[in-house]
Amino acid sequence: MKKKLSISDIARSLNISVTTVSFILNGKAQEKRISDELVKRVQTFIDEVGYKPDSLARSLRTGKSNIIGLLVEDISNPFFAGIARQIEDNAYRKGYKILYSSTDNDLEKTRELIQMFRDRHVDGYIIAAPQGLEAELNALIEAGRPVVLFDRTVEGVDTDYVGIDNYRSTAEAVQMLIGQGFKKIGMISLASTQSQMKDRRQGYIDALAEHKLPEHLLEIPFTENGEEISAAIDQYLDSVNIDALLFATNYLAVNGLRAIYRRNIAIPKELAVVAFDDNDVFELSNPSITAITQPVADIALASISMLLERLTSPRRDKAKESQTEILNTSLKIRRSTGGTE
Amino acid sequence: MKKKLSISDIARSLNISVTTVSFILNGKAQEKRISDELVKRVQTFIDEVGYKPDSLARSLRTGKSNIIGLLVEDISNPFFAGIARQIEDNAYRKGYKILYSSTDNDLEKTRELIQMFRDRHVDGYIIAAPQGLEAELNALIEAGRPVVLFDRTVEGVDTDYVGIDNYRSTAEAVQMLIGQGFKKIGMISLASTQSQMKDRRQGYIDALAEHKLPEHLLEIPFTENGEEISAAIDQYLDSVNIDALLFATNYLAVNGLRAIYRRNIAIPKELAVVAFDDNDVFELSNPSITAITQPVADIALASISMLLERLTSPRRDKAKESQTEILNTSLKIRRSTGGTE
DNA sequence: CTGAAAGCGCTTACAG
DNA sequence: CTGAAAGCGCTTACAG
Repeated sequence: MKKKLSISDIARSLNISVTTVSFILNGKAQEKRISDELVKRVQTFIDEVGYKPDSLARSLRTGKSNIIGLLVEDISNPFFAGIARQIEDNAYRKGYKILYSSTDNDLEKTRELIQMFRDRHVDGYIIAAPQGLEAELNALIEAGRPVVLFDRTVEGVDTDYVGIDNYRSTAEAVQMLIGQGFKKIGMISLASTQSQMKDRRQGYIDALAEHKLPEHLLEIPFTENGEEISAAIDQYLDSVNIDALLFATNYLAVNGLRAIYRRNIAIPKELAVVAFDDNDVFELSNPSITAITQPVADIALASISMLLERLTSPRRDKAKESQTEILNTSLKIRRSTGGTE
Repeated sequence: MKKKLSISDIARSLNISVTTVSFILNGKAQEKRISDELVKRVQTFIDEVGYKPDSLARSLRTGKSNIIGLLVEDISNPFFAGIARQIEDNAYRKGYKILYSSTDNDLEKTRELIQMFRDRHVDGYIIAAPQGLEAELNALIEAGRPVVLFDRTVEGVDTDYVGIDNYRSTAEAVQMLIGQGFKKIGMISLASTQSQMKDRRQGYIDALAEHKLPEHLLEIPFTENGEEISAAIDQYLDSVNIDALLFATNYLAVNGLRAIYRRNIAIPKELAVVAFDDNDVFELSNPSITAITQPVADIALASISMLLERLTSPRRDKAKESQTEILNTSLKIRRSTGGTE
């Protein structure tokens, strides 16, 4: 393994200054009126010896890293894994790399992660934020590091956001259930004040209220693991009398289905079921499970596009107003609510 | 946002040299016999003003980045997402960050990724390698960047490896099917010469041969998307007469189940089914699907442990022999093969 | 015990 | 059109 070449090695070999090499490397040859002939000579030589500028040194000097920090709730959750995959594809295509981590919705952990990311001069952020992150997010933005939030907004933070209409999509699912004749509709949500959870709960509550139907809401703490969630839902099923059940996230639904199957409850005869976020499990379950489907690819694409726009636009545009993009969900009606698919 | 402090700001404020500050920062106070009193004074001040050394500058100087490169086939595949999650947890706990990417088993893409990672001075690598990556992997190792392979070995590359016994786990599944009375056993695998695929196919082939049973093997190119996979399997089901079917990966199984359900084939009455890699889909399907289960957490833990060991051990140990860790799978027998769970 | 200085590999204002 | 030099923020051999 030969030693890594540096820009001064190149300059020395070619008997020119590092300045000239650097200008050529950074596409400033025109601007600096370096002769076409010299440019060609340098480029040929660089290709020949396989020289690559050290991006770390460049970052130290310029303050830019071409790295994007991605903070999701949990990379092993199919919703977030799907988003991550699409963001990654787009970012790499534009020459950006992704440093990622799972927050577990843990505020302290997230703070540390942001500190570490800042420390690595991460250029910009795409974040599904836990509650209470206002100060850190605003500090990031003030420091000139653009932040795109997705999945949930954070009060007091004025920045780009990509999400869905949680209130309406949930309300529509409840209305669909009511339309099918279900009257005792329960909901399993997270005990969380995050915007997306609040909106999903409120959509459920208001849709019921409109028809003067009773609420049966269970809120489960985020930290509980799968088995604990199943147990909590099992207990809930003991205590309520319902004929339909709406889950506020995909993993609540997965663990809820475990509890339902264990109790040998017939879907949809004894209990109709609706999940939030579609995935293979719901499609291939028997009966298949109705799901409120988020447009994962579009969410990812909108998030990375907004971020790259901020990152690549000239300085003076940085202060432009923050954008919000609300994408459409679709309600996939399947057998679990009397559908035929 | 106040300007970021540097080590010389600290030194100046305290009227000492940057050397002393640096030694204290790096835990060399003892070794350099700096007075306890001074150490305390410096630490107190640093905490007070919230100074954090710039890790980029440190990396440039030391050649270490505390970043691990993780290359998986596809982060949205639950098997790899699960591994990624566990590796991440362990790495962050030890002060390492993760730069990740999905290779899509694409050799050219993977080469570029490795080049980009090297360029960022990534300290070490955990890789599920595509075919043909020998040269790049060996170059990495020669350059002193440890590499841990997982899921599949690469011929001609002598380095740490974590995996399972693909041959035996597949053979056992086939034997189980034979034991249950199935005699016309098919297999859907990838058209791939990767070690794990070859071993799974061979396990299937040899187990059948032992009982003088015929093969019904379909090999599907990696690049095909879900719909194409389902279609290929649908066609396969048209052309063979089988009573049991083994899938070589989780997404082959998921797409195969789609085809099977569409054809309204009764599981296990008309067709028994076994998947590779367990996940929620197989557990919650009705009937539930028998799966060869990989120990995801253990694979992740072994991989990151081996890498950290190389990364943190003193120089002279670097040349120590490469390790191989083969972990146990378990065959989860469910209703799709006549089980009762 | 502590400090002045070189150097990691770049970029860029300044000067010619 | 091109170059010498400062500086990004660290670490560490060398000297005292």
